[in-house]
Amino acid sequence: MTLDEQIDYLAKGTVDLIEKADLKAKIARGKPLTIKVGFDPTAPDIHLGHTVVIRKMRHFQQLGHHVIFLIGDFTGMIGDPTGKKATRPALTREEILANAETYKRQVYKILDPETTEVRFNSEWLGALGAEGMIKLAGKYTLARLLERDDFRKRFDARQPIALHELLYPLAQGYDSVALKCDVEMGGTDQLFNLLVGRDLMREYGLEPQVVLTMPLLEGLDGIEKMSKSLGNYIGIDEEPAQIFGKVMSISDALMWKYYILCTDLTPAQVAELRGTVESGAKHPMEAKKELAKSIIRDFHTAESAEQAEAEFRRIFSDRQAPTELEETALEASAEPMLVSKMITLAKLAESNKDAQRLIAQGGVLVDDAKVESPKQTVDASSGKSYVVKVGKRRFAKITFG
RNA sequence: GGAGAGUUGGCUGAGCGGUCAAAAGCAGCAGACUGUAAAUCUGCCGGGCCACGCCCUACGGAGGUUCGAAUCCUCCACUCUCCA
Repeated sequence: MTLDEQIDYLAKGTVDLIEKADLKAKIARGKPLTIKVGFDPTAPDIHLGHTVVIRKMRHFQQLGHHVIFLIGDFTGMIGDPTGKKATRPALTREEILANAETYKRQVYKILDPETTEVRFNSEWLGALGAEGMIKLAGKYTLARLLERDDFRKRFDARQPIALHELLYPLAQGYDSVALKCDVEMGGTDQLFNLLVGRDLMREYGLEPQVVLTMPLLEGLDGIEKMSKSLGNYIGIDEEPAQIFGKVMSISDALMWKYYILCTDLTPAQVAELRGTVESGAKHPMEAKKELAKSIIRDFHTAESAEQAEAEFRRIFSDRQAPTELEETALEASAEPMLVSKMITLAKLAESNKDAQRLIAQGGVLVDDAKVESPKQTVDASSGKSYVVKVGKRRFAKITFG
């Protein structure tokens, strides 16, 4: 690839690239660049949203650059102060290392293990000490920190902002100083933090890093960004069937964004596919199924992608029970058991009340027959077995014994 | 340091001393419609009990006043605002 082709490849899909000319100059020197991306040590479940940036990391690797997968164990140890959610307990050394292993196992589905370096920022932030931290804090001002939209909004809304939260961007920026990064990447929400890194590097007499941001991927709801806490995510460790179902549940409009950010198709290829769907030549559902399979292939195998599609067709198009039912064993009783009680015990409903509601609303089927009355019972003697369906996607084979 | 405002169910946010398990919106769940789409419509949305009624637990925490408190009083914790 020529220099310009490399730049185009790396710039593909980015939102911000500051400065493109700087990146070009750095690459032109012919030495491998150091690319840093930071990750939170507390959330080792990588989801599709993370893969957008990770995919870009791979692009750098493909061009021979040095990628650092930085685990923010120091910043993570401080804990997240926002909200009244239970104060996050500080992670122990063991937990952090365990999480790091989990991370590796997952990201190496995308990244090349040979050329990926995993680092922890406690290495240099821990060594900084109170004195170093104060010196670091001396290099930035409150006014500049309040430029950050996130802080600004909370400040204006009179929400609390703890002091150490202000130190977050500084600590992150110091990572770049310590590693002498050439490039730092993140989601668009990271733009401010990444730019602080640029400023701090100048303060420390280093060449400022190039900042590159990728779009945030919306979650399954199509509104909020994908995140674990919102529960609108697709984890790359999830079962193929799960991934398939989740992809199918996104709106048609959102599908195209997923195509751009979560597949290796070029923008031109995506546009072409979109054209065939909009002209009516291809059913949107088919395009979505292909997307789902493509995503599964990245994290599992081609065969499992095909199986997931077949299973999906069976359960939702043909409305049959899955081929592999979850088996639940319940204690037998001589007395007949209320259906509501049975599905509560089998954890198919959250509570007895919930179970009764589900039955009243016609959402419970026992052996393919709708349960009509809340007083309906089943024979609970030993050896009896029932296939139970609750709602659209909760199934179990319940056996008394 | 001083003065004031506030803390309600997953979130936002109403709540007159009794009729409040607590308005409304969002989220969630179920049903209808579908391509399990999305959108829309309908219902549900603390828990227990083979109950269409009864009981238990809930409105930051702990006490108190009252026949009765989310609503009044006291103390504590936390948050915000203004002044210094």
